[in-house]
Amino acid sequence: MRTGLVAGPFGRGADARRRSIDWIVVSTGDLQARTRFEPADVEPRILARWLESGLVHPEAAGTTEQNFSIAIPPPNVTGALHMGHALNWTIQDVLIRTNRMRGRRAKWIFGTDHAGIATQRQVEKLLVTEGTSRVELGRERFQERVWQWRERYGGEIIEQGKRLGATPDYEDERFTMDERYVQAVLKVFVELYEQGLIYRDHYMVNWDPGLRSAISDLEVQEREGVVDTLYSIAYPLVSGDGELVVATVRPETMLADTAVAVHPDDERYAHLVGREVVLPLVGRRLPIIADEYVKTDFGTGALKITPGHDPNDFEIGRRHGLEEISVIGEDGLMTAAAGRYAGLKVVEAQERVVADLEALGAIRAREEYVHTVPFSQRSGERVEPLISLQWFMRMDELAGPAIDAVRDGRIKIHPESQSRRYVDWLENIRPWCISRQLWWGHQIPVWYREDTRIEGENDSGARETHVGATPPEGEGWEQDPDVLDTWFSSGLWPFATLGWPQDTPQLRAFHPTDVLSTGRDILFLWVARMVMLGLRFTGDIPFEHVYIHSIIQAPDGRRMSKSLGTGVDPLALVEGGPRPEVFARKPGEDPGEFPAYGADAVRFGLLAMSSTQDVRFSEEKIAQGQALANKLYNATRFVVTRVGHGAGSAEAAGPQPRTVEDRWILSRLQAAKAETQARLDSFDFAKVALGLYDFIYGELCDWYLEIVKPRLGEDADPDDREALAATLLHVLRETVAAAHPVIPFVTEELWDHVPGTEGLLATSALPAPDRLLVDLEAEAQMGQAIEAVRILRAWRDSVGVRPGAIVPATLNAAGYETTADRVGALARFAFDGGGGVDGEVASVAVPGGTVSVLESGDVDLGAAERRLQQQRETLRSEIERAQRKLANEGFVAKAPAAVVDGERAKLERLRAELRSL
RNA sequence: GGGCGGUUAGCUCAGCUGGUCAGAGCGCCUGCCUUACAAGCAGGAGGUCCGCGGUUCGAGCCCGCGACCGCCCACCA
Repeated sequence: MRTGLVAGPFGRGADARRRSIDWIVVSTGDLQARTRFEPADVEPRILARWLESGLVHPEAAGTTEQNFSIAIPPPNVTGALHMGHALNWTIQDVLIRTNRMRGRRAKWIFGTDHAGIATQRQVEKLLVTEGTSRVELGRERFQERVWQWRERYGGEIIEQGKRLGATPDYEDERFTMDERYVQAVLKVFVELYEQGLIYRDHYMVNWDPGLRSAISDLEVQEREGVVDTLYSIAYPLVSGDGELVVATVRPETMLADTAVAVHPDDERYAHLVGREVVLPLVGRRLPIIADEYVKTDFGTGALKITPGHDPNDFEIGRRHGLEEISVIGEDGLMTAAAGRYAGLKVVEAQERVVADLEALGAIRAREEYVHTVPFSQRSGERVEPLISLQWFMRMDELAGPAIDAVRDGRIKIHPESQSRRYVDWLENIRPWCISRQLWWGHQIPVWYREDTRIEGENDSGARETHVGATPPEGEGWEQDPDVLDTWFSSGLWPFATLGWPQDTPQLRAFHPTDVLSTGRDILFLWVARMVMLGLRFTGDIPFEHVYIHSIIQAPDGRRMSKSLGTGVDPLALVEGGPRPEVFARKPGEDPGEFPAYGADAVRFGLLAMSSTQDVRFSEEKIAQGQALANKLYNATRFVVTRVGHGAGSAEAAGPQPRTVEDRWILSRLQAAKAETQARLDSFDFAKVALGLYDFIYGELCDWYLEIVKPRLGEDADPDDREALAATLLHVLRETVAAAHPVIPFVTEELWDHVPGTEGLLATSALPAPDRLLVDLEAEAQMGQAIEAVRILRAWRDSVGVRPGAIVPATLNAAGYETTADRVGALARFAFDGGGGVDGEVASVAVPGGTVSVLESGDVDLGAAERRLQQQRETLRSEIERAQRKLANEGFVAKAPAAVVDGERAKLERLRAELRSL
């Protein structure tokens, strides 16, 4: 056993310092002992080595062009790792590892978000269990508790991320409430205020009664199919000669009505415009106004106007200079303006109002009404639109440059289709309500001399106000109690994390970042805002590529969600754990447990699942990743145990191709490396993963290693063995290295066992494709040989040849000069003597000719004959099809010459094949 | 009410600018403990590419209509 490697899960890792023959012998012994890759034994040890090596923390030097950087979407401090993180962190880690191995300083900007609302709610819940509350503690002590809470529970997601092998810069962790970060946030606020983009106003906002805070438009979720009662209510004319019937699902808001509106072209009501109605229950006289907004074909065509509690009515009210009355308060209770309903909850008020109207005989109809209703994404409560004094940010001026950056290609969004969504949203952008009535967050850097929050007032400018990062001189200043929307600070993430507004080496080395990888759901909430603020304040784009990854749904197509029971903890896949019901392999069966697939498997699986659209979770893809890790492990075992001993010179030597299969695998290796790189650069992660699988599983293991086995036998030519060892080790090293970004743990582990490697794989160079090793000739020859082996194997199977039997035959086909003996060995045919068909009992078509099977007791001649007939049948029908195609004048005349020629050549080939049978 | 995406093998998904593109993994069936791996190896079955029209010499691929699923945006009480 190697010392230093067995010190327990997080023991000190060994590295390349000792590389003796002794060591190799011992280590191959290690490999021999285990026939399976055991991630649980390996991963913690490998992880510890990475973290100790400091590879996560690149030096802040060089230029952005030389370096590579990604800013992680900062997880909430309250967060636990879910599948979305697992996928996104894997994607980012693959990019970071790849570029690190390309020799670039790879900075993965890391940290967490203070997540105002989420965190505040979490801690408030905790306080409840302690029998206290936020209000009881008061602002300052509450904030202390949140900081404590963060210290204690905040880092969980980080540890979970490590289990996946993610290598963000753990040594340079940021938090959106770090002192320096806060300074950046305040600077941005103050400057935007001074530039007139941030202002304070009484305006209609989305009020979340659960949170008791305003929320932004983006935090509102329209819920469809809500069933309400639509009441038709009669408002009598003041003159007493008639009435207007209006419809509403919110009868309680009528208390705040200040007008009734009809469409200006509505002849039914033209004579009433300018007259007045009496508001039932209240007695207020309401003008009848005309406004284009009113639909003539909905209800009665008369609309009650409640500027205080309906966004549309608010707009209409402002157009017509109507009074704005608030009958619902921020506490969710009816206000004094609601008269005798004051103090009631909204639902209670509704019941009472309806009952009172009923008593008056004012209700003309009530019907069930299904419509969409806004709910708060944050608290899940129904949004209460009301007028409130809030801080807003004008976005139009910021949006233009952000649109341009995408339109002119400085920022590229992948998949491209998402850029339209981005542009559409920005083109229709509205002011952003940035103040939140919370205690946890960046407190708004505005000071007042006296309370400006007087209901109904809209003249805060008259009061003494100071806007600045620090409080003004003098007595009696009080800071605005509100905090900023979390996304305000997140919007500065790519540069505030690097020390902006100071001109730091970090900023110079890593900003703009290269890639931003995230989910579609925060394209507006976060990505667009980073672009706007980044352009405004750094004068540069914050990132060059935006990669929008798939959302992984539960196997049944629903959203993965804890509350639905459709979620799954990625670590349960890595380490084993209970398998939720919806993940059962077969519906209805006991779901049992996930095996411990290991981090590599989970990474591979998630990448293999990912796509340009949403995908369903597939445990099979994870299992495929596990199979790959195990395969690579065993392939390494094979190579190292066969050639590791006394490999001597081979260890250091480059590839020494001696045979066609050597040239073939080297050529295929170049293709595999090149394709992997190209796919990474085009964000095609599924193909990166599956392409590596195909190369390792198929070409390397199924074919190459099987073909070369005889050359490693006891009686093999020592010279050739030596050369083969060099080639094998070379291919193995490069394969392991190329696969590292995707499956880092197993490859790092194997790197240590492969002779000729040094140091950590994670910091080694990514092998680049070598044109000199591309050999199309060898690829053609081997391609034909592989095809022939497949055909011969299938033939054996269909004619009942014993699996072990060697079939005597002659090979009458062209193109096998270099591969005949390989074909024979793999297909278990003995191609004795030369060509000819003497003694043929059956014939099998292979590319370039036929194989004549000679007499032996192993072949079921009847079956062979049937097989032959079947083959002829197939050939005849294919020939017929080709003939038909070529007989079609249109095809010959209009199709490209190459296609027609191809068809002719195909016909010739098929005919020759048929003749030979 | 607008807009976008999807529908391909039993399951999850690939199929680039229309011409060996009907594929992969898993599952299923058959046969193999072949000295790296039985979490393995070899072979096999299995598809009206959602439907109907159209364009084209040729259509999963392009166009139109329809059906179903999903997502985004939206100020009709």
